Amino acid sequence: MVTRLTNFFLKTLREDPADAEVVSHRLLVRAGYIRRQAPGIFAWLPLGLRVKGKIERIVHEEMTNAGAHEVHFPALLPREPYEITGRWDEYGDGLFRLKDRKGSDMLLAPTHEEAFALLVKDLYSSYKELPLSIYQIQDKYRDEARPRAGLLRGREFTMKDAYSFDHTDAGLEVSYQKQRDAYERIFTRLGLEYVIVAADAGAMGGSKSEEFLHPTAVGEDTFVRSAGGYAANVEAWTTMRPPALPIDGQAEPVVHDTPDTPTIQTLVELANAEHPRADGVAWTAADTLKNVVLALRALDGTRELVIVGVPGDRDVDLKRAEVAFAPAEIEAATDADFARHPGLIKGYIGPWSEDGAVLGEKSATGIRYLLDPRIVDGTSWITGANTDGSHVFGLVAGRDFVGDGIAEVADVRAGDPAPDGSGPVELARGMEIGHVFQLGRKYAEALGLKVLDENGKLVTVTMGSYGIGITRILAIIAELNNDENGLIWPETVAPFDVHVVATGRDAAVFEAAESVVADLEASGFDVLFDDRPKVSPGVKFGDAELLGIPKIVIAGRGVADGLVELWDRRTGERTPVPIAEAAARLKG
RNA sequence: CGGGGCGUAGCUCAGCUUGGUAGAGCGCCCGGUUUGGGACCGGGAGGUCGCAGGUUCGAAUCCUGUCGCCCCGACCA
Repeated sequence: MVTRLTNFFLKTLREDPADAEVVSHRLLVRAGYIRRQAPGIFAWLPLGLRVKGKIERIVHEEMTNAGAHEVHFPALLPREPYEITGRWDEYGDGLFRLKDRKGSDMLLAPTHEEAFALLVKDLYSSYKELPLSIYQIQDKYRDEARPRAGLLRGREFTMKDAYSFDHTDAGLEVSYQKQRDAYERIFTRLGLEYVIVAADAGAMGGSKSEEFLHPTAVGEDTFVRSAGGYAANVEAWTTMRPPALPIDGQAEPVVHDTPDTPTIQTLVELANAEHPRADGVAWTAADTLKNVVLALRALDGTRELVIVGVPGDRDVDLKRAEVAFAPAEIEAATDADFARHPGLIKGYIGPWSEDGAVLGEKSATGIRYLLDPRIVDGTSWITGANTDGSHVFGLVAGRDFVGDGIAEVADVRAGDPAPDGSGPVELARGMEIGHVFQLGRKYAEALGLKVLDENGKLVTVTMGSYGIGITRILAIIAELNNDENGLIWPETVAPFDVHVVATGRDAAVFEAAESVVADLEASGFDVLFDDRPKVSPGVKFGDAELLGIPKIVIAGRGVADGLVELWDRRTGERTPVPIAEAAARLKG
């Protein structure tokens, strides 16, 4: 195929668009691939569609390899299925909702678990028809609070979403693995570095989930990995729980006056100055127990206080707390909350007092009290004594206080031991490019998706769901492949195979270019031909660099000697070759 | 939702402090010259200065309100 620039819908911009900050956004707009319509919503121009199509083709091929069948659902769906699974409410403001003319509630789907489950329920009723994997490539809608960075976080975006259906857990495991393998092939073919990390299943529910993260400083996710191969999103991190220590023989707790110690730092300084440890080792923040008050807002709007105890050298990570308490939302405790609980003395909160337990569902305050996994029985702490200006030393877990449960909310640090024993972890940033979930029976149960098994018994189907952000991937590839002059696409996704530029006004140059174009077409190349007359060479070279097609052929002043130039966009190298050999040389 | 910045021609921006007939470059149209790094000459089209109210003889400019956009943070299967 040959596309001539004199007859193509393309307009490049001389200057950077004022509303684009990140490089992929800037270049995709400037080079005429996309146009903004509203925050986080973009129109696709011919060049952009071509690249998107190339990525989609790779995804289609690997989905077919994985045995998945393509379908296509509407983005516009009725409320009811989402009402049944609870997501109409759970999604909150993130869901685009609308009404039809009769006043019925509709939504623009943020993802399609419900629709796929209902389709299979409609058509299938026997285990013999399973396993089944079906997928679509389709636009998703999420009303992000703050869309940003062009295509990287949009409100409309293209996603490949696949769903697997099995009647046994072992079957789900196999279906999951097939998709996971397909993802590895897709990202490898696209030349995208990725790390597979254990993830939190979040609002999707389900038992197991892994994210494919592309490691990049601009990523929105923080993940950890150990040299021994452990990798996890910090939200899915589980803290290694040390063994309990003996309680017998530990000294009784002692209350000390500790005025003016509102922070852990000041507390540790005072403790070392006035109450040094018996063994002479200095107190550190890790010897203190910090009790943090959180307010949980449930979906139905009710508000509950909960207090989490974490070692004083750690902070509560709000993202981890959101996961730990999902679907409730975390809010800061207000002065009004403290006013309602006069037993809580800001800065001196602790689980224990001489009059009995202060924190916990069975305590004086009745406030739920959860402990960091490191606070095992037998560990000894310095913590608030629930009176202004005093702390208690030597408070032993399991003897002097207990929690109502465990809370995985403390921050994760570089150097923390991986939970699988594979050594200390390092922290890194990544951008989510794929996510695979073992949903289990949550959706099938809610929607009544059952089949008859070998014994003629109705069993609930178990599902998996698997997503890849097509448009986000396109943006990341653009982000990774550019220089100061424009885009540089990898050959696998470039909008055209070869960009032929005819410079000058000499008819012979255009004839030579035409002949190269014809040769390229005959060799099976998809060619973009800059045949614009009366456009200066500088403009054409500039546009060629901006568009980023990796192989460029220049027909210009060399034509008089029977030569054209092969220009490698990535290396900048230009090689003169005889006109008749150009196509063959590019064919390799 | 908090913090910051910005709304003037299709695009990128100046003008606003100190109120007095709306500007530049690029792009676009017509004619001509030019053609290996975003050429040049001449002529031309194009703007309710985001919107509303106020102050004033007079508002792009000052005041109030409002809407929108971008960035940082919070949030984000």
